[in-house]
Amino acid sequence: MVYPKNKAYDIDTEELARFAKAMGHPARINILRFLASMDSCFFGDICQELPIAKATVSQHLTELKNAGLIRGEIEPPKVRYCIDQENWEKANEAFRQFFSNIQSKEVCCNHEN
Amino acid sequence: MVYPKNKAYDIDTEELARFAKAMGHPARINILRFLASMDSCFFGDICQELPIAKATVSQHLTELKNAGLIRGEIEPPKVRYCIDQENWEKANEAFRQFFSNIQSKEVCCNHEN
DNA sequence: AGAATTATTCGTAATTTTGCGAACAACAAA
DNA sequence: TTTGTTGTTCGCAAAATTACGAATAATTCT
Repeated sequence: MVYPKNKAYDIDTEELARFAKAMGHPARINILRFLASMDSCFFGDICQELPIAKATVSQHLTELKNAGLIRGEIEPPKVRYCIDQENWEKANEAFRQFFSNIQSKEVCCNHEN
Repeated sequence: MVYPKNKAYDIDTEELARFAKAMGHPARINILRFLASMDSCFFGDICQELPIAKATVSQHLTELKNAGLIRGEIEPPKVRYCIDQENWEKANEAFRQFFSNIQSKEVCCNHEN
């Protein structure tokens, strides 16, 4: 995240951006859709759904985990993945609010104009 | 977009991913929020809102334009930017649908188990 | 014409992302 | 103990992202 030195953004702005970024790849959208359509499943099942190598799928899953959108737990010798319900709801709400905030109010043009 | 050779994703999966990717940076979230809070404004006004160089702001605006979320038109010597209402609604709907598709149905586990 | 304003483009650099195959680790089964 | 299954990690490469200052282009103002 190469942000400019000494500068930052609002905490909720960054959170929404993190959720969005995690969703910013078709493979990850597919993974989320797949997981959202069921209670849970194994890594291998997700792998089968995607046209990419398992190493790459594993990477995408890690990103989704880091964003908080999914969870995974070891169930030897497999790994079971599922949607993180709490953060999923959080993301849902964040996007909903974001899009609801459009209401053609007025032209900006502060300075004279 | 370094996708694997000869392979692709659903058209609507890619569209949602494109919207999400465009929103995947706090500066761009801020830009969109700012534009969504008014009818339209100039590049300079957007620039003032952000803690980054104008060259970088310009780049972010280009990305948002490419994703279809905003539009910009020259109004010499300024450039007026605004939300692209049509695609904004499209994105809103895409996200809404995406998140509504969660309904803990059943465990996957196709193969035996 | 010359100077000022506005925003994009250029050139460059550092970092991150995406992808793969091979190697590895952890556990179960034979 | 050896073998097999499952998924992560490693090492690498190519491309994309983010950022900046300087240069440029387009237009207006003097």
